[in-house]
Parts: sequence; structure tokens; C-alpha cells
Amino acid sequence: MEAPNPAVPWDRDELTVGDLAARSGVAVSALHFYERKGLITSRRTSGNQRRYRRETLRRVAFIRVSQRVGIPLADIGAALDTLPGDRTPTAKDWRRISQAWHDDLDARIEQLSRLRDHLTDCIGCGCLSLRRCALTNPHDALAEAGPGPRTLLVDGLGPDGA
Amino acid sequence: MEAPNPAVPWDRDELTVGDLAARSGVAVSALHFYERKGLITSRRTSGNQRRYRRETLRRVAFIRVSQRVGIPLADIGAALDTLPGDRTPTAKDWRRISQAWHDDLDARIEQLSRLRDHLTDCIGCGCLSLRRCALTNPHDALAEAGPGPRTLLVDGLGPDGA
DNA sequence: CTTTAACCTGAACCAAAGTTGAGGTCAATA
DNA sequence: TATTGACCTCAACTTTGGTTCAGGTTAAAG
Repeated sequence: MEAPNPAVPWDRDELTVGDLAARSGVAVSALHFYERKGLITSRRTSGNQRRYRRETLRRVAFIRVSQRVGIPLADIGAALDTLPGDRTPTAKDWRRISQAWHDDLDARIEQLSRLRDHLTDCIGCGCLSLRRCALTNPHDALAEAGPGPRTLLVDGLGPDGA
Repeated sequence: MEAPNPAVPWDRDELTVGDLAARSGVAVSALHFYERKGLITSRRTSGNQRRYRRETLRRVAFIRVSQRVGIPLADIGAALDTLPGDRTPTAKDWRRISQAWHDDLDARIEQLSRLRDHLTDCIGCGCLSLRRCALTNPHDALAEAGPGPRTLLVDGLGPDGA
């Protein structure tokens, strides 16, 4: 066991915004932005500079991962808000809030797969017709049967779909 | 065969912007927007009103489908620009430009699946550590080995990753 | 002690994909 | 004919996720 060396970031127990930026790969401006949005917090030194707890590194990591999953910052913030405020989050806490993203990913993969398969059908027939591939209705539901408002892709066809 | 009835939109061979909006499910303002962006075109009546060819309905449908696939409008426009200008696009034409989206979907589903699987790993260990799940690096590549700039998620760990 | 790098705030700006509103025209209906 | 609904343009505004810049302060290194 050597003594901590405060000259290197990973031995300090607080991080400057520059440290956090370097270690997380996130721009300082983005960290400021996250802080304005309430996703991370800092204390201020007497000279009004930010100091982040080490834990913040994990929070930022979680934010980036969540963004890759496709979750908007507001939702990420809402998830982070469910972490306990009175103690450092545990592995179990992170597991819990990650589970939601996993489910979300599953759903989105499902959706894209169905979209791809429908697209394959349509590539096959080349018609892009709603009656055949239902590609244009979110959630694969036809809003209304027959012609009229909000019916897509019946270009050139009469109301009977002939 | 009955005679066409010009009172119903699907019997007219030109569509007003309102017709197109109703039949495509796209807001009039969005159609104006698409036209400004060059994704669709119209002729103008003597009273300066837009008249769209029936074919435009199919273009708009293609735009919406492409957006669901996740393609930005600029790319959709570029694809539409490859359609022949001198004739009505055929099924083969649509098949060709749809193929690119299919490939794109495949790639994105692949990517999301890998992300989900990594996320599963991380839910298992609860650590969100880069060294274990490589979740935070786009394209699953570690930018640099060891500690220092751009290394994520080593919160609480020394440079040796212990 | 000075210089330079890092930090601070606030405002402005960017892209995408539109929407909303103001002010005015056009066309079909009662 | 008058009115209503659909249409026109242009400008400004919205949201998301930031970046860039100006002007000023702090802190660490020489």
C-alpha cells in the first residue's frame, strides 16, 4: 500500500471539472450542461470552482451509456433521481435502473426487426402499399380502415383497394 | 367502371396540400417543409396554390417509412434524388432505394443487440466497468489502454484496474 | 511575483424537424 | 353576394444536446 499521490487524478477524492472531463471523455461544456440539467451535482470551492465526488464519474458513465441506448437526457435524469440520496448507490441500485434500459432496448430491437421484415416484404413487391405491409403505421396498427384521413400509401388505388 | 368523381380526392389526378395531408397523415406545415427541403415538388395554380401529382403520395409515404427506419431527411432527400426525373418511378426503382434502408436497419439492429448484450453483462456484475463490458466506447473499441484521458468508468479503481 | 492554464458565467449559436402565428388571398358554399 | 374554410408567405419559436465566445477570476508553476 503506497500513500495516495494527490498529483494524479485517481488518487484525489474530488475531481475538478477538467479531471472529470478527461476521465469520462465528456467535454467540460457538456458537464456544465449536465449540471444545469440536474444530472450531476458539485460542491464549490471558496474560489467558486466545481469539485465533483468520485461517484460522479460513475454517474457520467451511466449517462453516456444510456445515451448510447437512445434514452433522452430527461429520462436519464429521472432514472438518476430514483437513486438514494442519502448514500452512495450500490451495484444493486445501478442494476435496478439499468434494467429499464435493457427492457427498452429489447422493445426497440423488436420494433426495428419487425420494421425490417416488413420492409423486406415491400422490397419484394415494390409497392410500399399499406394494405400489404402496414409499414407506415407506428405500432403496426391501422388507425382507420378504408380510405380517408390518415390512410397512407394507397397511391393510385381507389377506396376499395383494387 | 364508373366515371371518376372529382369530388373525392382519390378520383382527382392532382392533390391539394390538404388532400395530401389528409391522405398521408402528414401535417400541411410538414409538407411545406418537405417542399422547401426539395423532397417533394408541386406545380402552382393560377391562384398560387400547390397541386401535387398522385405520385407525391408515394414519395411522402417513402419519406415517412424512411423516418421510421431512422434515416435523416437529408439522406432521404439524397435517395429520392436518385430516382429518375424523366418518368414515374417503377417498383424496381423503389426496391433499389429501399435496399439501402434495409442494410441500414440490419446494421443498427446488430449494434443495438450487441449493446443490449453488453448491458446484460453489466447488469450481472453491476459494475459498469469499461474493462469488463466495454459499453461506453462506440464501435466497441477501446480508444486507449490504461488510465488517462478518455477512459471511462474506472471510478474508484486505480490505474491498474485492481 | 508573474505568467499561464484552468476555471467561471452568460449569451449566442448550431442542427434537425418541424410548429405556430400574423397578415393576407382564394374558392366553394349558403 | 357574403362568408367561411382552405390556402399563401415569412418570421419566429420549439426541443434536444450540446458548442463557442467574450469577458473576467483562480490557482498552480516557474
